[in-house]
Amino acid sequence: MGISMDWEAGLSIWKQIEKQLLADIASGVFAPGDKMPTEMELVRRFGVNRHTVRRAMSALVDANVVRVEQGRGAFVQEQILDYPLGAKTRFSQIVSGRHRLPDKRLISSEVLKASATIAQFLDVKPGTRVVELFSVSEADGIPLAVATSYLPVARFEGIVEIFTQTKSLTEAFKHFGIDDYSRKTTRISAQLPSSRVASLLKQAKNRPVISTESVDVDSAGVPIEYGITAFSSDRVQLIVE
Amino acid sequence: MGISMDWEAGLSIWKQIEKQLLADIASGVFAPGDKMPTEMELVRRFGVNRHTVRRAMSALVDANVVRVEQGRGAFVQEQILDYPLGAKTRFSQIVSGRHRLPDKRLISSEVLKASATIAQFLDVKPGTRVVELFSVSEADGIPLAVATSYLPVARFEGIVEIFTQTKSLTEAFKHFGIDDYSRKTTRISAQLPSSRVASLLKQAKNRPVISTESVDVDSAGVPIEYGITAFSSDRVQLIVE
DNA sequence: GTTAATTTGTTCGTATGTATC
DNA sequence: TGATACATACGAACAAATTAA
Repeated sequence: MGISMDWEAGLSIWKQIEKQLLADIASGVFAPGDKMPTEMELVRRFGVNRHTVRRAMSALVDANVVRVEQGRGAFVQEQILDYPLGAKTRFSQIVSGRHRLPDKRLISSEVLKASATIAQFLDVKPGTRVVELFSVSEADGIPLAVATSYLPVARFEGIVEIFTQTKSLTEAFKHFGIDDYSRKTTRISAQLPSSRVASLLKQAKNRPVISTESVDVDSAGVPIEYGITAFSSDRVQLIVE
Repeated sequence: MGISMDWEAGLSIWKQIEKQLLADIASGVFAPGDKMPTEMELVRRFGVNRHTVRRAMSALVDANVVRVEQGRGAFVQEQILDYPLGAKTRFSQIVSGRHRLPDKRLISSEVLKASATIAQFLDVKPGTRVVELFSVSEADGIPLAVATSYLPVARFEGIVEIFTQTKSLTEAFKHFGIDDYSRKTTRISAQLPSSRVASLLKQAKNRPVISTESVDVDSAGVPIEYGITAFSSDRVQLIVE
């Protein structure tokens, strides 16, 4: 077994293996997010020592082509989306600007009374009725983020239906006469996802998410949305200019 | 055992326990970062059912006073430092502005040849000699971040000694005639720390870090530093305005 | 919840070829 | 030619993390 390679002269074995694996990834044999063969499987396939395989994999990790997780395996690194954090950045614009198909699916919605935190960010009295929107944002069907948004019901009566149709908060806001709004502040932290979030993001529970807390305001500076978003750290990178 | 509480009338038991634990934390019996007693220990101490203890702990988690990690225990939440990401934000200013004592310790330094990535960000030719500074940033002796910085040797000959003395890159830059510099871009992601980074941050390996990649430029727009920083996600939150 | 199996990470040691001084 | 350093390649054992039974 494993006598399939013609060892070229002048190129070290591990570089030839790296080249072959890179070709497999480029040709789609291993797709983004897929699990690569285990080290032992590659050892058998190429008929070399485990160290030699590891050397090749290490090069692929450095090149950011694969990602290795101890005890789980190696995975083809997903294409990372650069997500600029600006006052006017819109999810759909960013994704379609990268020639990928954006989608935002509403998972659940609920009307509840604002907690102290929510009330503070929305600048309303605690107990005020707010609508909670729980949604998943995807690009080409791959989940990038899950978001929990809170909006004051008084101002946005019926927004759930409009959001479900338009699949965009930006579009939904237009129905309420808000043609322009902007991001006020964004707080960024890192967390391990809950089971629910990990499942919705289709990612392992022990892969971290980038968690943001943000407030959007209308042109008059009045808060219209407070949201908590969990971005898959394997698929999204936030950019601050 | 566990008959030490006088159960006040009119206040539910879990609220009394919450109050007591809060007092313990406020008085320093449990310091920030400390491990709280296990649920079973608290059950014995208060002589109540485990659910009652969990109800109290749950309230403390909601109040962001403690943080529970499955399989590890509950920990007193560290005070989270808001770290604004701006063009001119300086670590020492931010920390001292919060009335905490900043410190930046150099762990190691090395002169090496720029990889393709480093060369690209510093806008130099690959192979150019750069100095790598590996440091830990602390506030009141608590590590907040570990940073790896790359600077072109040609322009900053002898910066290691100056940095060791001043414990600040901002100060060190002044010795090279750079009184003003600014952050060009910051890329933000989340990762699990390496063993080394986790150890330097004095945090568990399975707690994520906020990882940033940034380039600083002088007033003429020439890159002077490329850095990768890992912030403890339990102690730091990045803010974008 | 515990145990066992799987998989990657680390560290020894050995040997070989190549480039440099 | 010899000495030395360095990268490559193989082997074995154990540690650490994850997954599955």
